[in-house]
Amino acid sequence: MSHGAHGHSRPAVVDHETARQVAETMQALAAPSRVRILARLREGACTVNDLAEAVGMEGSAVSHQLRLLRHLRLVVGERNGRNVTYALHDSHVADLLDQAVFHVEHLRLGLVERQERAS
Amino acid sequence: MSHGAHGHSRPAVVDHETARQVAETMQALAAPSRVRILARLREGACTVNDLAEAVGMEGSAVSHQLRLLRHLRLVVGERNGRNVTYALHDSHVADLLDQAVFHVEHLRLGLVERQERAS
DNA sequence: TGAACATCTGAGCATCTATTCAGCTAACCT
DNA sequence: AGGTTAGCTGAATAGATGCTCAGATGTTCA
Repeated sequence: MSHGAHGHSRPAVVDHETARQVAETMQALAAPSRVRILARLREGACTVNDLAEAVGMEGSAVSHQLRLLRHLRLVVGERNGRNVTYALHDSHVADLLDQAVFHVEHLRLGLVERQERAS
Repeated sequence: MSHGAHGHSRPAVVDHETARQVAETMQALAAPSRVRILARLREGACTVNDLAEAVGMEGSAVSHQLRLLRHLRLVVGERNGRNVTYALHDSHVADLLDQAVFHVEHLRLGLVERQERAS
């Protein structure tokens, strides 16, 4: 059992606690609204209102999701006057989002190939 | 280019349909049971029963989740006699899982640093 | 054929989630 | 101070999710 010092080699099997944490974090990307929010923030920091308009949601809903994303340390917010400017927490989050989008595009290509072959 | 980590050009903002698909796919990693299943399969193909024992779930529950994962094209199943051997659909899925686990470990390290500084 | 095994499936359920609504706090500006 | 704007929050509600249970389907072997 690899339990003590986790360096950078992967444990043979992911233990329950790690699985729970992975699931918890990945849940952030499991709602279209949050994906749009993160994708918008990936292009640069902006305020809650701008965010709401960019992703087509009410400010309140955006605020709820931002709290979740903040709690998962995926975004950070900083107050400037009466605005709060949000940004991705770090470049890792951008990488994770890129990877997710890339994977979906890869899947989509696979589907197109299948459809073309079938027709 | 400060952001394009993988050299893939991509629309500036992710449209709603892409966001929906990303969320749909990432939902596969948003449940601890599925993360454990995928992590087990990452180590090699195995049958449903072995999978159930490895992840500590009932066969029925595993089967339900496998159907979901199959439908999202994250795993493939092949019948061998009365067993069905499941495996990750392709190496991209392994990459995605690695990335997710790595990200969580990165987050966890950040938390540890904070805790040590706070205590 | 029938028993044993492996897997799948649908229904039921308890729980969780995402949004809306109403009301709140905080900051700015006359 | 009062009014306006930006953002946050709790309650409520409709919908989604994951598990268990019971039973169906398929496969092997005596």
